[in-house]
Amino acid sequence: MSYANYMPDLSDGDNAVAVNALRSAIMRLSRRLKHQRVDESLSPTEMSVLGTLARCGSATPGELARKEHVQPPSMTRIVALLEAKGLVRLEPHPDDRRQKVVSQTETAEAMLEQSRRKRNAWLAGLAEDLDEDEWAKLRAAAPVLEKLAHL
Amino acid sequence: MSYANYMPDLSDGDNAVAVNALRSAIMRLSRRLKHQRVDESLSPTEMSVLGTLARCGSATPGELARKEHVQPPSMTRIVALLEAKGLVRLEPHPDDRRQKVVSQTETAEAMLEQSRRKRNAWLAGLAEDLDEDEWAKLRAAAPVLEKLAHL
DNA sequence: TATTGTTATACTCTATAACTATA
DNA sequence: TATAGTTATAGAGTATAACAATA
Repeated sequence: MSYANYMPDLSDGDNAVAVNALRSAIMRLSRRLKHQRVDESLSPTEMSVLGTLARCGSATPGELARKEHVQPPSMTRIVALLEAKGLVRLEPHPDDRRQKVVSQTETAEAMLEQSRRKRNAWLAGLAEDLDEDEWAKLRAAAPVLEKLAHL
Repeated sequence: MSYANYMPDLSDGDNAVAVNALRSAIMRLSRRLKHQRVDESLSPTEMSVLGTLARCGSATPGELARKEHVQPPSMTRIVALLEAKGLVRLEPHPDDRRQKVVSQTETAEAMLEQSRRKRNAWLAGLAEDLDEDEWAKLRAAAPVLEKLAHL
C-alpha cells in the first residue's frame, strides 16, 4: 500500500471524521479531567509537569516549558508553586550557572500514585458503558495519541 | 469472555498504562489545539458550543452549560459573545418564558467548515510522522473517545 | 418553593515585555 | 551578543454568590 493511501488527504472523509471526533473529545475530556484532581490546589499543568519529571527524571525550567508548551515565565511560576508545596526540588545546574535542575520529591511520587488510583476509579465508572471491543481500541490508540502529543 | 475480563480492574496494568497515556495526551493536545483557532477571537469553548449546536440543532443556555461542563453564568457570557459576533441567534422558549432557545446562524456554519479545514491541515502536518497502522488505530478509537466524552 | 438565567465579583492560569545574570 | 530565568503586568476564561423572573 502506498503512502498516499494513509496520508490524511484533506478530502478523505474517514480521516476528516476521525479528526473532528478526536478534537471534540479531547477538548471535552480535558475539561472534565480538570475536575478529577487528587489535590484541588494542583492545576492540570502542574500535574503534567510532575508526570514529565517522573518519566524524564529531571529537567531544567526551559526544557519543561518546551515540553509542556507553555512560555518560560509560566513555567517559572509553576515550578515555584510546586516547590512551595514540597513536590519538586531545585538545584543549581552543574555546567551552567544560569540554569537550574528541577527534580521530583518523594512526596510527588506518592501523589502521582494517588492520582493514578483516582483516574482509574473515574475510568472504572465510565467503563460500565464501554464494551470489550471499545476498550481494546482505546488501549491500541493510547500510545499513538501520546506520540501525537509529543510531535 | 466474562465482564470481568474487560472491566477496568484497578490492578490491570494495561488499562492503567492506557489511562495514563490518554490523560497525558489529552491535556497536552488540548493545550496545542487552543493555538489552532480559525478565528483568534473565538475561544475553545465557544467553538465547542458551535459544534454542539451544529449537531443538536438548538438548545437552551442551561442545556449547553451541562453539555459543555461549565457553570450557567459562564454559558451566559459565552452565548452573549457568540451572539455579538453574529454566530448564534437567541429566541424565546415556546413553552417556558424563563428559558431561551439558542441556535446557530449561517455565518457559524461557514466558520465551522473553515475550522474543519484548518484542523485537517494541522493534522496533515503531523501525519508525516504517523504510519498506516497508527492512523488506523486513531480512526478506530475516535468514536470511542467521542462516546467517552459524552458519558 | 424550585428553577432558569443574569449580574457582580474574584480567582486561576497563561502570555508579553522588560529586566538580571551568565555564557 | 545571545541565552536562561525572573519580575511585573495584563488579559482570557471560569467559578461562586447574590439576584430577578417565571414555573
